[in-house]
Amino acid sequence: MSRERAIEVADELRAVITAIRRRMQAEGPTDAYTASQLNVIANLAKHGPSTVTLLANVESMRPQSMGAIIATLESIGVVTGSPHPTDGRQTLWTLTPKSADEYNAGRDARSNWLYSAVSTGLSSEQLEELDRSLAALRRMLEK
Amino acid sequence: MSRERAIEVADELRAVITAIRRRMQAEGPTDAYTASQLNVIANLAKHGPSTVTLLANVESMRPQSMGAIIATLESIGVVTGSPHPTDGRQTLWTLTPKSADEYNAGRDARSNWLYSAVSTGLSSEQLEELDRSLAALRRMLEK
DNA sequence: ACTGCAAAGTTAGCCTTGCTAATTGGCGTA
DNA sequence: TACGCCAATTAGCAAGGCTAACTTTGCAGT
Repeated sequence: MSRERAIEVADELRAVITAIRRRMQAEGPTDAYTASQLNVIANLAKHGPSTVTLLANVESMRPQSMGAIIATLESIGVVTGSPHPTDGRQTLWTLTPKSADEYNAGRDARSNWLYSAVSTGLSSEQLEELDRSLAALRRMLEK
Repeated sequence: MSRERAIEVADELRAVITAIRRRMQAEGPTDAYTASQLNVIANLAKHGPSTVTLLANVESMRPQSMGAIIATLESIGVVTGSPHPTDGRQTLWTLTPKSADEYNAGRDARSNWLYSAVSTGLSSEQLEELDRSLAALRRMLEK
């Protein structure tokens, strides 16, 4: 395969990523949650109760940074923490019932820019193709 | 098409984007240029001399922010500015010959994390599929 | 020619996000 | 029981991009 081609696509990937990121940031204030908050919510919904440190590892982020995100989510009633049954150092965080319901119902979808852009801007075929590319990128990240 | 499916893919898109972004940031110091700087360099290489305001528009960014990026690139000798021949308000920025050569030779590819990840982590088919998805995302951004 | 407004760019100050360093308190093993 | 490890928190910092306000230049209407 052509190295030139890889450079071209990487250029475009970088440009699109930065553009989407800035757009998410710009639309942020009107959205219910920030990107990082949504990542945490999705993680808790998919994998159940987690500690701050575990969430930080999943997101390739420092525990201190994740701690700040969790603190914000707690203050607005999205997550609650309970002490680990046997290990007093740990706190296990879960979505509140209300937030879990909202997530499962996809209720925040309408208030989040990326969700509505994806659902109204991409065809069914484009959606599946994007999903395959994302899977490839994820594997790329793991190396 | 399923709205649920769109939500799933958007979730994954957001997660992958934030992961790549953090990774680029983390690898940044060892890279030659930041993501924003590379975006500007690619733009100048593809579309020729531009003003700060034009570059800012292309990148969906404020002129003040782009001004700072250009100032940095000028200080390290990557771009040079010259007055617009007829409009005294504008300054036209171009890549220095050395930088243009480097860009065309893809010489910075080896020193940039994203380039090397893409070229070694994706197959030729995955590369083309990704390129199609990026085109779809770009159209999505323009709405 | 003169007045007045638009457009390019700059300076100053702020906010957000994630980082490192250092501390506290619980855990577990020699 | 003492010592080192691990979860979490607090404090301070840097990068990136934002708004607000100002200067200079160009242009259009009278």
